[in-house]
Amino acid sequence: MALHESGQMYLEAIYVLLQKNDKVRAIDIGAYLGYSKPSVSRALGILKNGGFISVDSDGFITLNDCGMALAEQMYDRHTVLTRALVSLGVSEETAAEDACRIEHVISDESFAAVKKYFSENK
Amino acid sequence: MALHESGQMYLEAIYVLLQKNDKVRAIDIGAYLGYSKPSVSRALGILKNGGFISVDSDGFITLNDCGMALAEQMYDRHTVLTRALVSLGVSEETAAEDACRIEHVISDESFAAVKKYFSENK
DNA sequence: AACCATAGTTAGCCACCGCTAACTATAATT
DNA sequence: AATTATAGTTAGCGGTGGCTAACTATGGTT
Repeated sequence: MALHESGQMYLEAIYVLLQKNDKVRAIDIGAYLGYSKPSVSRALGILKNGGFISVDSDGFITLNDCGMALAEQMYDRHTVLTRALVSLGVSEETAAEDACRIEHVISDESFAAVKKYFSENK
Repeated sequence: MALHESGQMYLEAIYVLLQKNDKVRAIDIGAYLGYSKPSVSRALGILKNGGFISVDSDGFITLNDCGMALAEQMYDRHTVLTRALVSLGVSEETAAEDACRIEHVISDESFAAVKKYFSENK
């Protein structure tokens, strides 16, 4: 089951929020991403349906194995791409914004090459 | 008038085709991009409406100033990003595919930084 | 008990952007 | 002249993915 760009975005948001808050609900994701409640509700339904996340009776969200794997991948791409751009002289803010968009469209092959290069030449 | 990703794609396609064929029609663009005739027809209508292109009575397409500027920008991004990825060890084919997607989402600031870096360190 | 704030869902709208089916218009061929 | 091929348009579908409005459910306050 393949996820689209927005699904990856939501997974990454959940991952990031789980690192600070240990409890994450739909409302937190909406606040973090700047999306409305219905948008989040639908997106989480898709993620739940696809087995990427679990939601308990209190609405608390956890990442399942495949969801965690994807979220980690997105987060890794985000941080690596941000650092790469910053090292080229791009401002932190712009770098993070661009990384956020590029992380969803770059291939594994290209990302691996970028990661390798910028970890060797930091 | 801002263009979305697909509009930029069409402009770039027109630009590329005009470099080899000197006459370009909707059908050529569809063949080049792998899109159906109606998809191309609608997209060209939007571009014409926005003043990016002109279409003469025989269906031949030309780029207006603002369309040309955008197309050149996209083409520049495409070639620079492709070369940058190739120089990091990515295969030509993958590099071109990724450049095609990244060129639409990268900021001016980040692209300028990438261009500068990879023209100095080629 | 009544009220209100918070969280989530449902229904439905809209824009983007592919698509097929079916039409029109023009040019080439028989 | 009739047919066929080519080019383009119109109408309408489907999926992604935002949105508002309006509902339900739950929990804390008065």
